[in-house]
Amino acid sequence: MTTVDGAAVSVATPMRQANEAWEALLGAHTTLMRRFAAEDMWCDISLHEYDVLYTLSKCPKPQRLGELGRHLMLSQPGLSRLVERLVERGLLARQPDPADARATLLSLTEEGRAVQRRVGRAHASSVADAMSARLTPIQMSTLAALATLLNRTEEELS
Amino acid sequence: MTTVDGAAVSVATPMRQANEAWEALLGAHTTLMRRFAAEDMWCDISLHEYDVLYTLSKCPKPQRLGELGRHLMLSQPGLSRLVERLVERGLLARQPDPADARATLLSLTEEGRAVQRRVGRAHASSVADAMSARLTPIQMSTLAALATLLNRTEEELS
DNA sequence: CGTTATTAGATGCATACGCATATATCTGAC
DNA sequence: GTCAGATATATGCGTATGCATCTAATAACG
Repeated sequence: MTTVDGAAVSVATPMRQANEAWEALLGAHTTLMRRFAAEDMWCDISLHEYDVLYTLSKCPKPQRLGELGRHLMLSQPGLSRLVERLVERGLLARQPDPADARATLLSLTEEGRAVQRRVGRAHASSVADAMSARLTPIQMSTLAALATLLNRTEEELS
Repeated sequence: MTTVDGAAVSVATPMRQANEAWEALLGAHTTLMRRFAAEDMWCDISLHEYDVLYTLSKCPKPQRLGELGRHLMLSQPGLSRLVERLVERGLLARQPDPADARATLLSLTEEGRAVQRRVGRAHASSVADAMSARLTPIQMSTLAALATLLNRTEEELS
């Protein structure tokens, strides 16, 4: 709200628009995430753990911990321990990075890949159900395009 | 990928589109959330705590714990203890619900409201910066509309 | 080279979280 | 009314997480 000639008027300022868009996005994220988390497809895997398996499944090469972390809402120590648990469970393998002795490269084991595929199939189908019930195909591709724009880092802003 | 006359072709199936849109949305959420979380405006309040203060600040009436929880990515016991901490810190007040002795109604104290306003102002400005750098006003309103559609619960699906 | 600054990842420790369950209250059927 | 089931919130307990810090290795600079 602001005033024009002393009368209060509602104006869609850029600031207001930006915050409404962000809040709507947050709401959609929460609603759908809660729905997905409530399903019974995560056989002994937490959402964070699945995120790691999924991210690795899309990487052609073994990845560093730090690289993985860029895609997750998790602190570096948190990820370090989560990876440790997954290694102990036989879903992830560590190998030393020949190019940098500080780093360790992470990759899926066969079992890890199998778990990711099994859970991933069920999850993808659930995602498709939820999205199709709410958006048309055109709306989905528009949303994907806008979210991809939002996903740019500072440097990528042309 | 599927095959037509024996040749592999890429087809944008509804399932594929839905998952790409969801993944893009997740990515945007993570990227921006990490950016916001890294800022120095959260004087001793966690993101979850701010979520509670913000949600209550928008409610004209005191709210139940369960109602609050619907907007947060937090389990019911988690929220129960988070609220307890905020009450101890003097940011939230509990009052018995006259209509149901099981429930307690939650509202912001003056200090809670002040903290929310102070943090909220800085955060809103940061959100506006991040969004404006990535989307035009038209794109923002399109995104807001699509995210609002996604935010519908099962029953609200016309 | 040697010294300092930086980076990748791990660990100590306090705390926050989720799951299962307990407690208190309400609702409905008989 | 009373008793079974549902609902709102709280608690016990084990685990996961974040912050600060540590270690090891690389990079930068003289």
